Amino acid sequence: MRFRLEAVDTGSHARAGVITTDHGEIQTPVFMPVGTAGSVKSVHQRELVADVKAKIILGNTYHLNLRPGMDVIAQAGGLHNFMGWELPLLTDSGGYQVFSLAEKRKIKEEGAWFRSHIDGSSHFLSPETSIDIQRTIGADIIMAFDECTPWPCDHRTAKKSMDLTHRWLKRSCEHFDNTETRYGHSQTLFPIVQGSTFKDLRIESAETIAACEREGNAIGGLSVGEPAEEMYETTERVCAILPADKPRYLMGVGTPANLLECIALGIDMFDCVMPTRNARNGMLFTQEGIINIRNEKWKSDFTPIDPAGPCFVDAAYSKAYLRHLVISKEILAAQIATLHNLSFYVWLMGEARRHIQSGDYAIWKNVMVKKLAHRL
RNA sequence: GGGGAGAUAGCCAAGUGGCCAACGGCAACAGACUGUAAAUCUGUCCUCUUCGGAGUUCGAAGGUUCGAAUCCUUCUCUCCCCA
Repeated sequence: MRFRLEAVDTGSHARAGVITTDHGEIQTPVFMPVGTAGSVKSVHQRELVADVKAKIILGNTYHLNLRPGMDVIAQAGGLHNFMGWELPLLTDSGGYQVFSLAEKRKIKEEGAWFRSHIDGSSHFLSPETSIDIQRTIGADIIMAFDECTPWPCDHRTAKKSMDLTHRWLKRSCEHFDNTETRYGHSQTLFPIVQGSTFKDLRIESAETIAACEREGNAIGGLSVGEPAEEMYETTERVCAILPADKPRYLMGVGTPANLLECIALGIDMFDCVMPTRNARNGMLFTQEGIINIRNEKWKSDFTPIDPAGPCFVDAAYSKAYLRHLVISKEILAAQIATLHNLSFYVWLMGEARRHIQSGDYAIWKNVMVKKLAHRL
């Protein structure tokens, strides 16, 4: 993987760059749709390329390991082949499931034991097994196995968790360096900064992660319930330490406004389930604000879903029609709403990039953020 | 014409003397969702409310009872079976 920094905004830390992988180039800032189980829910791979214009998507170690299992993925020749996706892939390590499936797992020094949410069977995820699985999945960018700390959390707990993540990181790096890619294309390992919202811990963690000297770095443990201001403060603090010549990936963030704010702080990569999950629940993100398409007020609104939207669905269908589909629980509702949201997110990143290159990102961002959070 | 069953909130439907403003479900309305256990979850859902309560309900009218959606009488309507 290579990263080339192309431009830095004049009024903020926003950057425009290009990540090059064996599966293609990714212009940054980039939003990466989440495809947990080998599928960006309700969207065809062909639509992701042609309509959403996604350049990279995510898969998940925990979920793919449970189903279909690594024997199937290996037989298929990796996830790219299995799902028919030829562009770059990134896999999360299962670290987020340490957080989201907290009741179903037990953390030990060597790793985490999970009770499968599907059938209750036991599964062990460690720095080493997570790397092995991600080698088998074959993602271009793979993540270190970490403990995503819940919020709020006291300093003592956050430090203990961070220290464990750091010890796991050392093992991840060693195991990654001692193993090989399975399908001929190169893979790269990103370490993850933790430390909750504590200044000293985040600084220590960012320094630890930077010292690993990997090709890119990630910030985890945010957007887990903390106020947006704390998320921004933490991100700003960590970005100041993470090397500027490598991509910075803020994991799990966020709303369109979150993205623009964090780009201004120096973030290059994002992923979030929000555009996909919220689409399935009737929430649409647009340039003018947020629409809850289930609301009665759209019942007879025959104007386009998003007159200024970048995707064909935005002009092809009316709000009233989409509302009808959502209310009727038609599968097409999820397809249209998800296509809309993902296209909007990707488009927004493109606009951000354009404004970074022209040097007026900070000004544009301040105007956009106000509009984006508005409820229509 | 004869016999039988039934009428409960927008719909379906429990409840057969007090714990009933009335279980459930659906619909409706609103909210939540941030490295996906989520096409999910939560709340409201007779009227008014200072959210403590207050007032009117269970086809209609009368009655029994301290007390009735629940028991009795009559009426209205619906469905089924036999002619």
